[in-house]
Amino acid sequence: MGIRAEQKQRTRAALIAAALEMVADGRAFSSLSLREVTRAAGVVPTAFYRHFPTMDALGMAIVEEALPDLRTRMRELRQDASNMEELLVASINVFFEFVLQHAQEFLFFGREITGGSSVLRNTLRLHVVRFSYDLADDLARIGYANHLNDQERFMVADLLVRAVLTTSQDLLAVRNNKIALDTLRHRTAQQMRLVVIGMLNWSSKPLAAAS
Amino acid sequence: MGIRAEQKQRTRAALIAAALEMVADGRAFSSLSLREVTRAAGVVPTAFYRHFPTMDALGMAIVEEALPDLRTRMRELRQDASNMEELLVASINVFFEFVLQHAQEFLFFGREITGGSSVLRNTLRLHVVRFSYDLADDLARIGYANHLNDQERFMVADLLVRAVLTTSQDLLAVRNNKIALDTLRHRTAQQMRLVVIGMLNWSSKPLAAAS
DNA sequence: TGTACATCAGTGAACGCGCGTTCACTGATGTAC
DNA sequence: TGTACATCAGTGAACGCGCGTTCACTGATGTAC
Repeated sequence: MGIRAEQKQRTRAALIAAALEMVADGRAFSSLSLREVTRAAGVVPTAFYRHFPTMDALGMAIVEEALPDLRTRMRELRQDASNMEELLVASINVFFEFVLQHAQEFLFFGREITGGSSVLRNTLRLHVVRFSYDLADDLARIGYANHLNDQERFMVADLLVRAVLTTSQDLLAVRNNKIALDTLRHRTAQQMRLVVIGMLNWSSKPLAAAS
Repeated sequence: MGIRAEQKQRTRAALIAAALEMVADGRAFSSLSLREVTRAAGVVPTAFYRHFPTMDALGMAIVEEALPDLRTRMRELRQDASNMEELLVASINVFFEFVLQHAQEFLFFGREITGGSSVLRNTLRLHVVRFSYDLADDLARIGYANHLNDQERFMVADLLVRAVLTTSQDLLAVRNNKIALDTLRHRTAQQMRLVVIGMLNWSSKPLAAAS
């Protein structure tokens, strides 16, 4: 890459970093102004247009740079897992580690999945559904969910993914408090285990029969 | 209430309705301007200050007018339930009905629980924790969770509350599509049932032993 | 290697606009007698 | 019931400010020969 292209990449990264910092600081992404972002990145407002046509496009860039990476990692770790306990513990560890290493990005995702821009919102929702489909596939592959049909496996995966994703926001809220962080990690592990126990004992009959 | 007080209430309600409508329309609450809201409510910008000191105060008013009501309803319906299946089905029905009847408010809550205003965010989170504590209490009272300790019952309640609350956002996204709505209702019921099966079969031992 | 021209990331002035907030005000409603 | 004064929800002008976007520009980097 030439000198000019390298410098352009640096400015682009500075714009993204500036926006992420403000969002991590508690600001809504949709309330950030193009001028604020360029000011924090150290360039004039008009330089923004050399990189992104709109603020939404900048937001999309953040999504596309982090989530496909997480998806790959989760899939890979599950390739190696051969039993449920192992899969569960490894998943939580890898996910929590990734979230803590990409704290700003996840604060951004957590906000924007319900946020003001419909483009961002829909893209993020699509990524979440992908995680659920991946997990449903792996549940089928590992073979502890053979008594469930496809719809039921997706239902389980959807519950696990949503529970863990919403936890990521609490995780970030307490990330500087070791004790609170361990409490949360423990509770999340219990919840995953609870869902898996539910899955292993799953029957589509009403509960009255089961209890 | 005198004529003047009645008129004041009407204007206040118009301000709240205007803000809710914009948020339901996809806008981030923190990007709404005071002038927009007053314009939509049919009063001059300065009239706003007769009702709320800031936009955040208006947001808090929305929270305090809807959530305590839902909390009461959920507690009451659980007073009558005597078994798990009944409790579970009634809870989902009452909750879904409440969400559909307060669609704008729930779109607002879903956004702002991760939104830009820390006051609103923290208030909403506190309300959610209250729901979880209520449910943990009722799980203990109904008596199907006697083999769990207090922490474990809260863990179960927290999972149920979060799963249902995140579902409310999908519910609102598909609320005009009868088929999608029924699919979602069915899946949510399955997920609640799965968690309850997990609870009935709960053991704090690692999964390897159980499977 | 050196020269002459092309590219293009970032600049800086300028624009019209909507913003939150202040202030003194109006006139219908409320209240004291 | 009637009158005289007090209250206060809503008005409208005014302010200084930051916004997104346009435009013509500069000058370092890239490229063709």
